[in-house]
Amino acid sequence: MTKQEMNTEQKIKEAARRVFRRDGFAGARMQTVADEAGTNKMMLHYYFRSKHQLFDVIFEEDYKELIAPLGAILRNPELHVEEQIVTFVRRYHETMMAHPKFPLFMMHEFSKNPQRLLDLAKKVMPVSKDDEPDHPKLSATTFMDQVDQGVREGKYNEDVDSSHLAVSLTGMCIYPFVSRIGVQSAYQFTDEQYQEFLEKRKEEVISHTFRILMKPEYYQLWKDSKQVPVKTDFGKQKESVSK
Amino acid sequence: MTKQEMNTEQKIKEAARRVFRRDGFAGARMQTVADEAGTNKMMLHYYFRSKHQLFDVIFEEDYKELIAPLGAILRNPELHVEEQIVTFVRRYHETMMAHPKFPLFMMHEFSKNPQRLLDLAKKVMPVSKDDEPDHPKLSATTFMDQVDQGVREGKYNEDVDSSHLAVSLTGMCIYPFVSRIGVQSAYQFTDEQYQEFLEKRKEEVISHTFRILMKPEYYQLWKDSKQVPVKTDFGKQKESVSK
DNA sequence: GTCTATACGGTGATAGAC
DNA sequence: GTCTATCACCGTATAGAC
Repeated sequence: MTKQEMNTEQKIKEAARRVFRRDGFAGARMQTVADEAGTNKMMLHYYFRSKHQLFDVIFEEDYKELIAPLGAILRNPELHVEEQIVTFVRRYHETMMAHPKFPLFMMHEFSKNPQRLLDLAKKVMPVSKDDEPDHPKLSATTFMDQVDQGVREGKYNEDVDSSHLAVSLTGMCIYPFVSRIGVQSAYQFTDEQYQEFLEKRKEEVISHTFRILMKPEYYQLWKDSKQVPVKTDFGKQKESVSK
Repeated sequence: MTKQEMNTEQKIKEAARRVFRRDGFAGARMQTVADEAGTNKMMLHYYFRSKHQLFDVIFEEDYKELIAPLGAILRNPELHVEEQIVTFVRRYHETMMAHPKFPLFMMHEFSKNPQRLLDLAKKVMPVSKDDEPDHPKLSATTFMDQVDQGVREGKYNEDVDSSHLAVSLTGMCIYPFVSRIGVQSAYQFTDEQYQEFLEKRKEEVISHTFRILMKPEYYQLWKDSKQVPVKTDFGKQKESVSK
């Protein structure tokens, strides 16, 4: 593999990533990808055989880099629930603020082609214990198991349903990214104001989730001290949650 | 306008609605629409001139029927905050369970064509007071104003930010619809189980929102009695919130 | 007014010769 | 690794039958 060849293939992938996220699979044009990669249509076919295969390569890479680590946080048995929540929300916002078009793109493509993309996703990050027998056993439900246990022990609010909590948590995180247009126009935010909104939203989502989960006195303790010890093996820094 | 004409035009619109929601604008084919309408491509052009114009007609109708009434709930000054939340969440779920592909479709198209669709949306439901001077003045922020006031009066939790509350509320509602594939596969739900999940989720989202908003003792009062008087001028039934 | 037949210019993905 | 060719199909247009 020559240096030239690597460059061309890499340039095509980067251009394709940009174009697919911007226009979606159906709206993307191979000619546009070629133009933005500084090459021609025939090269795309030479390296990737088809639009679908080019898409799959990109999608698998993206899923591995952007989504799998987020899922891993909620399945990490070494973090307790509060740590999982704080780490997940912060990492989610950091990731998506760097790739704001990715969440909507991913959901749209998942809905157009559920089975193929689920298979791709499972290859990267098995969701169920049975999906890939050779893979080191990952519990898909550590977060939910821990929440359920905390509820049973009386640590958390007794009306908390762990699956609904997880869905609410994810929904609160994702919505400002998939509906940026709606939110920004409703509140008349400039682009800068929207960035500030997202920056503040990190801590708001954590508060909201803790309000739902924690008994009021426990929430108040956390709110006053802002000290929940948090391991962040996933990011760069190792830190405590402080404000 | 003959009866025959109405039928053809109506059939085209219904088919187009289905196809656009399923495949998106870019993925939709005029030929497919024609086939599903039981007519031919030329008729689409005859009645609607172009793919874009056909799309706009459908989109405006859908927005008016499905989205505008939801926005109106949060802007109705005759409902207090708790009523707005309960009414909004229930109506949201009822609407989207009947049209499950609509939320993702709408967001995707908004992001592909923000300005044109924002203009269409404003025609139906002015968001800001300045958008349409002749229109009866609608405050875009009744919900948020009421929440802010309640916080100032000490009725609600003092750390509640009304805009983040509104975004969280909407996000919790919308997420299971835009990410159905992900949620359903993560929890291994059958289609029937997913329906049950959504049915239960209505009340869960209300609880989550109230937990975020209300002081613990107020929340507990509501939880125990499940009696917040609620006017539902928007639905069919007039009722109190009971379980 | 309503619908059919035919076709045009443009572009998509892909095959195969070199 | 590059270029030419091809072929299906896209959205759109128009002429004209009923």
